Amino acid sequence: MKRSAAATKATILAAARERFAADGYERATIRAVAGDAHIDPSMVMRYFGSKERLFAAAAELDLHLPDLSGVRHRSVGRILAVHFVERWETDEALKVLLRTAVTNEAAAARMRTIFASQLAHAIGWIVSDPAEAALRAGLVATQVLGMAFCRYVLQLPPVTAMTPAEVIAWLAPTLQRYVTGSR
Amino acid sequence: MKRSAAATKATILAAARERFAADGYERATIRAVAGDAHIDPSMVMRYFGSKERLFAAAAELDLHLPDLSGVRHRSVGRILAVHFVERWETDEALKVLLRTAVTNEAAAARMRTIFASQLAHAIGWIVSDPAEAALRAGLVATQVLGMAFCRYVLQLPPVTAMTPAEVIAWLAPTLQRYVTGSR
DNA sequence: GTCTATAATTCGATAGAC
DNA sequence: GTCTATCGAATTATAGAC
Repeated sequence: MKRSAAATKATILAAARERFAADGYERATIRAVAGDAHIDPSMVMRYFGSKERLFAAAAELDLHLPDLSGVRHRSVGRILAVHFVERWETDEALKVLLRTAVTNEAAAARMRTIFASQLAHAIGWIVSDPAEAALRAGLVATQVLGMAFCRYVLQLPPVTAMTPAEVIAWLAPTLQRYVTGSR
Repeated sequence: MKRSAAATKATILAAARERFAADGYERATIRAVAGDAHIDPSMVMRYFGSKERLFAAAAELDLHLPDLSGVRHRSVGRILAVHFVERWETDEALKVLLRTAVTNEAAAARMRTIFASQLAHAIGWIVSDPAEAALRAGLVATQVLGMAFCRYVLQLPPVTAMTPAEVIAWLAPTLQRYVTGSR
């Protein structure tokens, strides 16, 4: 059966995202990805060239952070909490990066860039000093990534049992303090 | 050159801890561990039987949480922050588990047990209801593990630049609220 | 576009000499 | 206790027929 190149590529990419998110870089084999996509392993190589480039394509990511200019400073914590919980629940690429950043340097580098630039830039609307904004962004990252780690990777029972609304309620004050609290 | 069995075993174990902590379970090969320890790969097998059992030995862990009975409730956040920062800086096994829990189910299971039982038990002195204590322990885990992840694994520049004292100062209020704050 | 076959590595594990 | 040699399995990657 013949299919279009674009459709095949998209199918492979979707399967790769799930595999990388579920198993991490090392355990996610090209054979497994191909199996999930009901496609021959050699097709993966044909379209992406190497496992490394397949991963790069699967881990493409933009945080799509909301515009924080103009929002009330005291609302920032909740806005960020709502945004991140929503992102984590829907975006597979975020989980891919979280899993793979542990063993794959390219993934770690990308995650550093994302949180250092995108998040610090967004917070820059609230905190004017760049160095200070970078620090605040780093603190936000520790809580946001820690929640994601415990909820999606480690799957700690008390944490997975929480509803998205509960997660937001607990996280919002923490993020608020990290962005606007005194040091 | 001949050495004692105990010394050889200890040398291998030290090398294994570093390798597992640096590379995670899959990428840390027995050959690499042996190389670090300046020892033949077959010796690793001789002493530990398999890679899985070598890992189990390297990831042995006890949080050694302080006794929280009798402490002032409002001091709990700082006590926990001080304790964890100290642990992270010295205990290699913690980093081993953090790195490997992502791809190795045995490591993830052990980490779940540690945080669910040891941490929830310690918090039980502050929060009487067991289910409530488990939830609070889970929240503490999200922040503590998130900080460790950003500082030691991801190595986010603004986070690694913080001194231990600064980390404690930022974490203490968060942990305090997670343990004793209203929901 | 799809598949078969296979090359080239790498790794965990075993056997056995010394 | 230490090492050499090697097996067997799994994986990435390539060559090429159809």
